[in-house]
Amino acid sequence: MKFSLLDIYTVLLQRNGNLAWWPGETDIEVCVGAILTQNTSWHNVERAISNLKKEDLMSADKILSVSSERLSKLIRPAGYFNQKAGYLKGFCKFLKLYSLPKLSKMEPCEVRDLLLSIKGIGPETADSILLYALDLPIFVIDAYTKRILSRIGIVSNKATYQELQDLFHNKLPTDIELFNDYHAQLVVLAKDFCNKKPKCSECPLRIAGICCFN
DNA sequence: CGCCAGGGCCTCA
DNA sequence: TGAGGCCATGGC
Repeated sequence: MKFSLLDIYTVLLQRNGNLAWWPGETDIEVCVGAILTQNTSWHNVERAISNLKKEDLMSADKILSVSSERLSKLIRPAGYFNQKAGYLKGFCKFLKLYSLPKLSKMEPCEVRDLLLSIKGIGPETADSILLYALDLPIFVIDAYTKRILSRIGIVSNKATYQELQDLFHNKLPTDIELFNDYHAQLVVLAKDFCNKKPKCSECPLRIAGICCFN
């Protein structure tokens, strides 16, 4: 590999500055957002979160106290609302056993396995919760990460979630702030340049000589 | 109108 | 274990 993951990060950081990411006022709001944003644009998630907060429902107990029908209706803008209502209920039920403060003091791998055992919490959602709500040093992989790294040529387009995550964990220092901002930088790059139809000619990674896709 | 967006589950081989 | 169908809204 000609360029390291830190080289890439340096270019992105210089462009955007530190992004101090994940819009969410509270830890539970981060978790709810992580579930609602599955395959969904953040703009639609914001409407759903806004509906929940308007009804003063942004807590595990309150989400459990309303009917699934009402919850579905409130999160409707986020899409897949019937599925996601069930996912939210399941996650909140889990929080009755393990509170967020308690989880943040446990071993990251242990918490990850617990989260993955919840229906509707897959690798990306679990890792988003681990990093952005629990402040545990786990790197979040998403479709953007995979697209960017495969276009650069660092991984194949068939790379698995684990392969990508191992790469970041092995090549980067274990640093929560770095993991947090790096993922944010990749999301911004993907939205601004590395979309389905990439704008390679203006891409900062191409200008820096790191990416030669297209 | 079609495509896409910060996935994950179920089924079936 | 991996490929394919399914879930659904809103922006462009």
